[in-house]
Amino acid sequence: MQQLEQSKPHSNGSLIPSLSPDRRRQPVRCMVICRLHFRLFPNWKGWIFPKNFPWNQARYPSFLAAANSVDFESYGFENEYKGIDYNFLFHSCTKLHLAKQLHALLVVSGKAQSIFLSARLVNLYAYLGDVSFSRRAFNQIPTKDVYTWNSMVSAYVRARRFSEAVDCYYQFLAFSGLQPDFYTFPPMLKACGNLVDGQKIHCWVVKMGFEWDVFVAASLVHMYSRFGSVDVARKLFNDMPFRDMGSWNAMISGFCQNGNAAEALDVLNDMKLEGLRMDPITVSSLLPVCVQSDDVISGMLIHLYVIKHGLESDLFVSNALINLFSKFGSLGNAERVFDEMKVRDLVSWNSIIAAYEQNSYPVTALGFFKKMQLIGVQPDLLTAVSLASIVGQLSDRKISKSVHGFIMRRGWFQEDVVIGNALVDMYAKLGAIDHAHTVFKKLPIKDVISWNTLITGYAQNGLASEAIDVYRMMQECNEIIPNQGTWVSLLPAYSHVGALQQGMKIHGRVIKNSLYLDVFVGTCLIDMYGKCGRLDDAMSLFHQVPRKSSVPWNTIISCHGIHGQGENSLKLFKDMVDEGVKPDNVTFVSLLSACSHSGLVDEGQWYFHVMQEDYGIKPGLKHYGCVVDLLGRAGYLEKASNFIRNMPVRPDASIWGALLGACRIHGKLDLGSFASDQLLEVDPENVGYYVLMSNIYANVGKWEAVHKVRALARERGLQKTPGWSSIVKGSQVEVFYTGNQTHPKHEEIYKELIILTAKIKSLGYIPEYSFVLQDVEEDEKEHILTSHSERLAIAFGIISTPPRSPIRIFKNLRVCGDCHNATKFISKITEREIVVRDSNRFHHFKDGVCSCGDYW
DNA sequence: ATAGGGTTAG
Repeated sequence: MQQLEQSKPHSNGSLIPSLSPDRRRQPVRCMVICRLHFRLFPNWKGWIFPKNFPWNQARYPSFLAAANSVDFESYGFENEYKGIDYNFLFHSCTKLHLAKQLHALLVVSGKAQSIFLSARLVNLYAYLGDVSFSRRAFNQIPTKDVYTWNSMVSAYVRARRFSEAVDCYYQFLAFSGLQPDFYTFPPMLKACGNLVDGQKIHCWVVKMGFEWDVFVAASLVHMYSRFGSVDVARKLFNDMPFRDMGSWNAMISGFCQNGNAAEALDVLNDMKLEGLRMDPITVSSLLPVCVQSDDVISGMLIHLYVIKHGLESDLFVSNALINLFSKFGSLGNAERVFDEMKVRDLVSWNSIIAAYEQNSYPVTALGFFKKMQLIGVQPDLLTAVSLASIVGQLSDRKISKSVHGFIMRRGWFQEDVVIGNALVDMYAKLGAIDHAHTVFKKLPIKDVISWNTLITGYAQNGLASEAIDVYRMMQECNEIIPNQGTWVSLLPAYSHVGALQQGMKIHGRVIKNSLYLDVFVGTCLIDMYGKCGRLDDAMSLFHQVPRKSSVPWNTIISCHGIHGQGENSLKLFKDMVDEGVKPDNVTFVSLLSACSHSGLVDEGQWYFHVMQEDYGIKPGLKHYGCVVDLLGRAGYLEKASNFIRNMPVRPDASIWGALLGACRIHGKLDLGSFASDQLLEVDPENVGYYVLMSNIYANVGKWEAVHKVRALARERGLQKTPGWSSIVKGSQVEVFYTGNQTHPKHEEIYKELIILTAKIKSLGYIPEYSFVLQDVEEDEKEHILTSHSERLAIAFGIISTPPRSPIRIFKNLRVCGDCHNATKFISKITEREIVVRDSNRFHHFKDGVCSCGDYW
């Protein structure tokens, strides 16, 4: 402006050459407003707005009215106008509402149409983070020059709204009749989303001869390295006539964003050879790569470098460090960096909140959120994502509603899928799976992750078949390509219902895209094969997947456990230690439960000590539960109850449940009723415990007590889970409910059962009536036993599959003792292998014996 | 007055 004023003094002495004479009178209004301000704020000296000018106290409507009523002519406005320092005005606007007031000022004074000032408004709004206002200001400009267009394009780029930036660029080319200059291209190169578009822009750049401008060249190099064109990037970089830190950083950060750590380090090395040192920008590009590639050592080295060169004061570096420490789980360091920051922005707050949230400290995370609000930092979408996850972890339904409302009010739900997915996840974690489904249905766009989240939600709430239904719906809508996450959420559901065929289909599918070598998918497949009775397949798959982490080991140990092969579990654990894989707390849950399934009492107790002494793992409730189960099942009930008494943590329902289960097996009435008393306090809603207790009473014929327990359950509105068994025939799953006679083949099944019972009785089978939990006559008792769902399913298997072929049964509850005994005999006379998977473990019946050795 | 290279996500 200075130049313009000097070069083109207007004929009438005015310094605003581009405005019409009529417009020239407008500055007066501005002055009048300044005067009015002066009246309100007498300490204010002069026309220049001071830095701490109380803009927010200025009420524009009233000022406008006042300004319009003033006789402009009475002011010597031409002279006064000279005194206004617009630069200072623009620089003083550090908050959005100030910018809006300046905008109003400019409109009032007719300056909003000035080609200089209006474009500055576009930039100001962009700088303050409100592109929509930039656009509005932009639209109000009647004649636009290159600078105007450049400002608008870069405003979009700054806001990361790349597609709108590109659109704006093409509007510029099509309608403005102007040529882009070398300010236009760097933002465009940042905005382009793929290599082809980038190359197109490169062509333009060459055509216009801007190729070797430092900024343009750096942008080109960055674009190529970002899209992985290593050679082109390197060639351009080598041909550059002049290189500064920006050029090096462009190259390095491009490779970093591409995830190409090796190339990035290579360039970094070259840079060091030229005697250049990393600056804050280099550091903050490199740190995320350390996080991605799990490279703790490089991360720490960079941290040392940062300390040594005093780069910690840089906002971006500090933020990146918080994320680094958070991902490596060292929250103390993360918080230290956060504390020492002199300036914190939204990213800092989001990072520290996410750090605590992702390391499962929801309470601390929430504390930081509250502190942030107290200071007055406005949360954004990413804050809300963390917040939703925090609420999910806290399982606090009350807060969940307010978080949901908070997100809806700000319109973020419509704006981004991520936030919607976070809400679905939140409700699923709270166990409110219906809410999760409702939110899912309302999502404006559904991506893979939306579907994955819902599938996981159903699966983790124990609704496996619903999870599978969701997957089916996902396939039907055809637009979504399943990914690794889909398999990881779906396969556990298949494991749960024992859907081996479908699971194998997925296995085939993941082999095609090599995902079966992925640790997580591989582990889910191992688990699926193990839980579907294919222990050998699970084992051979285990030998193929990478075994550096504990995850696949934990799974294969647990698989052997549920198959009653505790010795193999112990052996696998030794292998794991020999291969240098560090066991974690999950490993010991698998190992201890394997010991308990196989009656390895001494070994189990030994490893419970090893876990604490050698590996320094503090036992959790799950470990204590395993030990109680281990001792109780083996009949050491006194020892088990002493163990509970000496526990340093308060026993929860699972602990007492394990004790009660053991009492059921060994018929311990007194201890059982003690355990159930505890349970009715801790978890009165769980039917299972009422059933167990009534079973104990029924077993010893205390029918009165049985009725009492049942009445209590009824009073509390609880219903016994109906027992069912299923068998897979072809692709069809046949389900049988205990005592249900509605199956189309019921007549045949029942006939077969009568014959079978007669045959096995001749082999020495004696019905064990203590498993009949009703007070009825003897012959009725036999009928009840033979109509147990597992027996219906076995009989169905015998009549509908070829002789001597194996039969696989799935039962939702634990298999009954009499059925277990009968199945042994059935396997002998039919010469079939019968595999029963119940809610607890596998039973392999062959030749009249069971793999569990009657211990379960 | 406008331009390059940097941090946070389900």
